[in-house]
Amino acid sequence: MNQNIQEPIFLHDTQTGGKVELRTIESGKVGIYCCGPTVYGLTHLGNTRAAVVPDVIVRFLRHQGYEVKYVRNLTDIDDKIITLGREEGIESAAVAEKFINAYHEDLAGLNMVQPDVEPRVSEHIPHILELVGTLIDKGLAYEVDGDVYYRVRRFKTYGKLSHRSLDEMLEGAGSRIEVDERKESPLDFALWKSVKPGEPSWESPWGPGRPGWHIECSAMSSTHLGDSFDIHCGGRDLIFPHHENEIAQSQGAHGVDSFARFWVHNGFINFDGEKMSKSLGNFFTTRQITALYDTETVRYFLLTVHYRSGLNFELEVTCPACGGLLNKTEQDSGLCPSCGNQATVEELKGRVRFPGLEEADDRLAYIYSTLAKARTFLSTAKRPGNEDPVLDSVAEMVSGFVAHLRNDFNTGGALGVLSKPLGEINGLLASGKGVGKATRWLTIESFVSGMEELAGIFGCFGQDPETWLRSRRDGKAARNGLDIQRVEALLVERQEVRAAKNWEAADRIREELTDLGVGVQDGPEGSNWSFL
RNA sequence: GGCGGCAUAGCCAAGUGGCUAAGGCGACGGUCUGCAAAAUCGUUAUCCCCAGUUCGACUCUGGGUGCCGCCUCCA
Repeated sequence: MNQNIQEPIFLHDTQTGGKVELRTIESGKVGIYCCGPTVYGLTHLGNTRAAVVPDVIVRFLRHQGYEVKYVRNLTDIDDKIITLGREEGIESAAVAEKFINAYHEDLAGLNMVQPDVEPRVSEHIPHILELVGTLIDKGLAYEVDGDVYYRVRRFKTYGKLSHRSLDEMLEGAGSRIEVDERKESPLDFALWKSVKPGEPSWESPWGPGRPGWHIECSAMSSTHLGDSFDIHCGGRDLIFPHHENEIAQSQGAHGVDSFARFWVHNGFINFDGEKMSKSLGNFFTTRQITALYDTETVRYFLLTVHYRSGLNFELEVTCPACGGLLNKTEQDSGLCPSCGNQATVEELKGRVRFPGLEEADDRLAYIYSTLAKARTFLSTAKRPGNEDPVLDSVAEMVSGFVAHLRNDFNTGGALGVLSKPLGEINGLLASGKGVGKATRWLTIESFVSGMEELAGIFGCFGQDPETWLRSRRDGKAARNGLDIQRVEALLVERQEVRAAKNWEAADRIREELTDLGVGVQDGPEGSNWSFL
């Protein structure tokens, strides 16, 4: 880890719309606030991406020597939580608790760093009341019948983050939603909502009620990071109105120069070319995915693309009879156009594949198997006495990776840096031809230690390779209903006929294994198997 | 309608005012192998269209086209 911060880091800031150098309020320290989930359901892949992105940022900044305070909130008071509680006949606090636990469970598998603080709205009611009071005192908010609204027109820079003007917004306002006539302006938003029957409420100077959306983040960020802090993260869809309103609240209460200096917004996960979202209903929960793929694979997948880009999540369904790809209508009907097979819904479910995850899984397996072989090599081959230089691609691996992250946390570019060293290492492992003994050993060692360092930043590649590979294979076997004992027995049998150079029999057994979906790799030390 | 973003090979996806436009998947060819597989090596693009700025643009500016997002809850 670098003790001194030397190289500048650039990041894209939504407010200025361009790439800027990260200059923190206090040298060597970073305060990050990440908008966490509203806990009214299981987190989907998009929510998970919004957590993985700041996770890598935090890890990277720490690697670069920054002292980071990472705050990620939980919104546990919200209309949807209340509605859900009412539907299910349970306290809304219990609903929140249930989904907070689920959120933690889902993230735990994805190797996330713990936030330093994970504040909840319900714990910050006094701060919220104080903030609302300040805004009223300053003339930036007003009370109507127990509700408190923010007086948007009084906040001169409203719209700066989302790049829109009050007038533009006023034109559009009212066309899509009903306007509450009690508000001074249609754009004014609620800071405090008076209680309605059957809702949870807290006492306030304006009567019992609960906080509006937006205000909680202003309260929690100032409580834990101060009135001004460095980076504010969240999904692109929070830019307006959520983050715009946070700015209005916080700067309104604490002064124009306060609040976040840099705004980092991640792109969406797209499914079928459209944003994956709870309101559209076209989402996959994180646990649906982690039931099918290794959690580290999911994490890797989420980081294969730059965080500001959309990430396509694709689904493939093949015909159970002929293996042909089915399009959307064929997936619904189950009728295969090429072979005429009529598949049942259950059969089709077993034919669902996610190519992006599949690819990520294979890539990760390639990386881990390289690491496994490299470690075996280092533990069996003797360390040379002389110190020859290691191969360039490996020597430059960590710095190249880091350089990409310094450029707006470009994880996709960073991963590309690994390809060359991986190829060279596999080459060195296969043969020592053309390189000196010392170079060979030291290059492999340098690769292994480099990957360990990168694992700290990336949150992948850090497990024991053999363990990861084994659990991946076992997991797949279980999901595919593969009888491992049978596979092993066939391998033993094949080993015997191969020893007798009975190639015909060996090939026959291999075909049998192929039918089971198993591929065989023959090597000098016996045969290995993997999924095709 | 307003605002914002994107457009790079068969697919996914980095990137830069001028050096061979990363990388992955796929495909094809070689090495390795009993044959395969795995691994490895090689091949596989001139960057949506038009105009401009420039000695030079895929990269900057203007216009167009297409896609997406936000403007209502949303990561």
